[in-house]
Amino acid sequence: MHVDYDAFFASVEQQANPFLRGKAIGITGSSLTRGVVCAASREAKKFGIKTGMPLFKARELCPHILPIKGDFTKYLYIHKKTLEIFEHYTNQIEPFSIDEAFLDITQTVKFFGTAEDVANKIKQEILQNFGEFITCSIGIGPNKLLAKLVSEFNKPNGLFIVTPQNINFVLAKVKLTDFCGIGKRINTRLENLKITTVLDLQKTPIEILKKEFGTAEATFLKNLSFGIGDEIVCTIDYTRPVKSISHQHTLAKNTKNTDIIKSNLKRLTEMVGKRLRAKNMVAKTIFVSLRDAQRNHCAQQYTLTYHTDTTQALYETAEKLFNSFNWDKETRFVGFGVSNLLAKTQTTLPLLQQDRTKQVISTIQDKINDKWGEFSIITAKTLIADKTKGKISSFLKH
DNA sequence: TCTGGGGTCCTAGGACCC
DNA sequence: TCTGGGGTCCTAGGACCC
Repeated sequence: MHVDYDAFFASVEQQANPFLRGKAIGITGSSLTRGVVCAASREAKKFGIKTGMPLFKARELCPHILPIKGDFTKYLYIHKKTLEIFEHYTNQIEPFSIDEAFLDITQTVKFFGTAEDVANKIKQEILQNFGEFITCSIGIGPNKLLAKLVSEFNKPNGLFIVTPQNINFVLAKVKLTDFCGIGKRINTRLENLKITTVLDLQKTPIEILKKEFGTAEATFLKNLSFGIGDEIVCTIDYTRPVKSISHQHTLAKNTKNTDIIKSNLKRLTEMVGKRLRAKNMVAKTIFVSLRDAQRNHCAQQYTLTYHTDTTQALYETAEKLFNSFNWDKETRFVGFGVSNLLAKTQTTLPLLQQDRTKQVISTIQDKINDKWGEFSIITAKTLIADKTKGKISSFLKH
């Protein structure tokens, strides 16, 4: 079973605030000028507004759209509560994102009637817990691939069940890009091979697919065309290990000023470092990415000889990477992240006193920020000297 | 006034090791 | 006489997802 909330962020905001109900709203990130729509309400969708659409375009289509800044604490709260509801029906629950999850009900469905009964009970509990503005769509099938495929069928508040009787009808009806795993690029490559439908894909000899995509992807595509997919659903106890932590920011205005770029970089390292320490993890690989005014992307990574979790060490490496770019373009976007992560218990304490001091400083900084709010205390590097006015302005302005 | 922010996985090629 | 075969780790880039 695949459960997928309808227009999740927008629905939550409308449920929480009666003023927004019946109105065309678009949930955005931090920027109200350069952002994109993360979720559009039903009323906004009527104007053709889609997820991922730049805000300026959404305004062209729907001039009265209300941009609302997303509030992730609300969404996370609903997410966690939803997982508790799912646990009434199975312990094999795999969250796929903040508003989606797979449930394996193979063993437990008999306690509740049919699969359809389980779906309706879940919808009922969601209604009772969160209210009528938050609805979900559910797809049911023999594997995750098909369940996810058909949860889209009758949105909003939909339900569709794949059976041996209707599977061929389903496969004949859908587009290749409807499948999770076939994006724009792969679709174009398939089109070049004259494969435009699922039936085309079924008929294509695997050798031709292997030549274009390699063995692994060819097998995935071939299986997919017959509705064969991955059946494993993780149990709720098993949380997938985190592989990387990153933050990125699109500047309010493009800039060539390296002080501004570096202070943003510094802020991102503080955010990543804080999450790293909260998870009790240490990182070995550090990466920095930049985007210029034309949105050309440029990224580099560096692997240390040791693991670390201090903001200082992260920033020192980030700055070295940045300097090695020899970057002098108009900058639109700055990103920073870490990978190659390890639980702290698996590493030894730093040998050098100066490194232990850095750890202590980072820990104290976290405690102060937890108590008094994010960025209550920051290092001076995060500040930008505003030379024209003789004042200090923080990165927050940028 | 002109496209966000958070992730995952895969691959090719190079460096290095025994 | 003159350089194989198996492996790991790293980087950059590409593709996908929500």
